[in-house]
Amino acid sequence: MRAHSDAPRSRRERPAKPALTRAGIVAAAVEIMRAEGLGKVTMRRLAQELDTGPASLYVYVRNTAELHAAILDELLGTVHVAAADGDWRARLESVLASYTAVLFEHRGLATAALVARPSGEHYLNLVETLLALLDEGGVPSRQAAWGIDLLLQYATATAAEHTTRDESPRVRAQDEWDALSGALRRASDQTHPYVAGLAAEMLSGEPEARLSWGFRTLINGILHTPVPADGSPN
Amino acid sequence: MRAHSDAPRSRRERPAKPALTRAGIVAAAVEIMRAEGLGKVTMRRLAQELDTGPASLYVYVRNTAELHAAILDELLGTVHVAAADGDWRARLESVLASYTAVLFEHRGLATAALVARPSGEHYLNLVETLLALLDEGGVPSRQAAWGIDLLLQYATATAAEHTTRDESPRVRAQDEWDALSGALRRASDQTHPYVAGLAAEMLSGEPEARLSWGFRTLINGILHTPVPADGSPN
DNA sequence: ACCTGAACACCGTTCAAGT
DNA sequence: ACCTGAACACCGTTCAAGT
Repeated sequence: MRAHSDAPRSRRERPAKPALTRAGIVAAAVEIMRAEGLGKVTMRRLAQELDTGPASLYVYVRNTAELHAAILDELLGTVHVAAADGDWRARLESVLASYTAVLFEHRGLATAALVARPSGEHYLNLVETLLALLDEGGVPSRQAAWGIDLLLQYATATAAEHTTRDESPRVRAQDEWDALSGALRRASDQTHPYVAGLAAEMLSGEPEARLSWGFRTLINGILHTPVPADGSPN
Repeated sequence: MRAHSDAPRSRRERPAKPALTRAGIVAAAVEIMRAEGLGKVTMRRLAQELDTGPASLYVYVRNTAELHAAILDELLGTVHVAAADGDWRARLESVLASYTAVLFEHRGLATAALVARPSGEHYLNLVETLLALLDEGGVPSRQAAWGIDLLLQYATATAAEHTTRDESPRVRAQDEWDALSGALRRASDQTHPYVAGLAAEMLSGEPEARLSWGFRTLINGILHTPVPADGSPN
């Protein structure tokens, strides 16, 4: 409850329509996303929230893709970049897990992140942290430079995988998993001996265990795989 | 030009409207996708192509997501699963490259593939091949079972990354790359020393070289990272 | 059972016209 | 320069009614 304000009394008490700014637009977009999911963050809905028409937004935002990228940049600010303690591997895993958690929380944004990669300050901080940790672990710098992409892409794709299109809740995710698990289990050991033999293994493991194994696998791979000599910048 | 046909003359010469079937619907969807991109494969457009109303499609297809998954199953049939020669690593890479190429060719389908994972016969064949190759390389079976996901997800995500939303051509992809590369190059070596120092390395390498390095990195990681003991099936 | 017209409830984006 | 009403050209999905 606002006590009083210096705003001219000639205005009505309800908050005056604020001037449009890029920051204000992105902030409103984040708010809608938190409240109702990314699927509701449309130009029209956003314009309505800002008490204007959709056309007005195009002064500040090139298109919907750019809007989604801006939302993501904003969210990356909440990634826990200063991981607690433990050796470099543990801290690296922890930062990556935090990044993954942010994307999991806002399902749908991960899919956007794969296509429209962020490039803001928060993203830079994240990359800086990851490079520092890899250096601490003695990972050769060129492998670290290429490896960053692999690690972030894995986290992003994993979050995206668990995103059932926009909202449609548990149902479809379950459907698809059943379809896959059914197909694997039904595989004939005549035509698909490996699949038949390993179906249970392929479907085993808690998501957290698999995510963690994935990170460790990538880190080991990065550690053991030299980047080819060439590498001309492009 | 058809010479003559056994069709009753009472019908007009133009092909009689064929009965709707799931297979026919999927086939028409694939055709539209090949000709105009996945973005044009909409229920309404598809119905128009089949000379009916969109509501009719819902008798055979639950929703748009299921339609996209069906298209993908179809396409997976063109993956070169029987790789030429070379050691198991080379053949493994070649199968994965073929899978990636299919998704690259039909940009946008990769994004769909991350969310709606395929589970058809073609997918099973691909998984069988990959498991056989990993076994040939002496990869412990549990690591292979979990590793498959990593390899296919990497290929899928990489294709998805290069997919600029639907169609909007080179322009935006270039935009985003410039944004990222600009941000990396502009990074201050005071606040982001690692990023500043490694910007060139991070942006280096041809896409093919990076894809190949990614596959090798994953394979090495899978080879070196044991799956935790537990692994209860769920 | 299968099919469909019509409607409901939306979209992104552009552009000429206003201030 | 910034903002906007209105339009253009679409969407997915449902449902009552027909055959």
